[in-house]
Amino acid sequence: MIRKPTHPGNIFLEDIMKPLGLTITDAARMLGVSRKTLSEFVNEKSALSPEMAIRISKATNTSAESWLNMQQKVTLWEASQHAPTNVIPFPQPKALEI
Amino acid sequence: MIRKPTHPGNIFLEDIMKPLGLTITDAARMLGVSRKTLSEFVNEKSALSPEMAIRISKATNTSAESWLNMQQKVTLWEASQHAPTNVIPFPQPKALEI
DNA sequence: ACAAGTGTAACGCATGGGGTTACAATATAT
DNA sequence: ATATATTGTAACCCCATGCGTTACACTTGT
Repeated sequence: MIRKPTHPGNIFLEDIMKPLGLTITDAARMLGVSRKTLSEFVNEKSALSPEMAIRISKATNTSAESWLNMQQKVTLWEASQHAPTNVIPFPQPKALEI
Repeated sequence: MIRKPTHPGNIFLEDIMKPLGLTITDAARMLGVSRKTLSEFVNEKSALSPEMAIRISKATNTSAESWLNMQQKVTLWEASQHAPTNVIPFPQPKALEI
C-alpha cells in the first residue's frame, strides 16, 4: 500500500453530513457525543473508536463493520510506516493457511 | 451475532504455535515482544494491537489484515454488548429530483 | 452588529498496551 | 527425586489515546 487510506471521518463528513446538511454541532448532539469528539474525528485528528462506529451505524443505518474496516486500513497503514524490524520468522514446515 | 467471535490469540496458539512446537517464551523472543505480552495475548487477556499484528504477519508470512479482522470482530462484539442508546437517527437523504 | 458554527488548547479521567522484576505452580528431563 | 524449563500473573512503571468540559478566538451569514 503506497498512499494512506481514506480516513473514515472524511467519508462521514463528505458522504453523510454534508449531503444531509448537518452541522458538526447538530450531528454530535444526535450521535450523543461531544462536539469536540466529532470535530476531531471528521478532521482526522482521532481514530474511529468501536463505540463511535456503533453510534454512526445506529444514526445512519449502516454497518459498524464497514466503518471500522476503513479505520483499520488507516491504522494498519500508519503502523506499517514504523514496522518492527526485530522479528525472527517462524520455521515453516509447510504453507500456513489464513 | 450471538456468541463472541474467536479471539485471534487462541487461533495463533492453536494453529501456529502448537503445530510448530513453539513455546511462549521462544515465540515471544522471535516476535520481539516480552513473554508477558505474548502470554496475555494467547490467553485472550489483551487485544491484538496493530503492531503485534504486523509482528505476527512478518513471523508467519500471513496478512496482518486477517489477524486484525479477527480482533475487530471480537472488539465490535464486546462493544455491542453495551451499545449506546442515546443515538438519534439522522434524517434520510432526500430523493433525487429529476 | 449579532448569532451560529467551528477548531482547538488546557485541563481531568479512564482504559489499555507494553516493559521489567519476581514469585509460585506446573511441567519435563535427567 | 532433583534440577531445569515453562508458565501465569501480580505489582509496578511509562505512555498513548478516546472522551468530557470549559473557554477562547476565529469565520460566516443574516
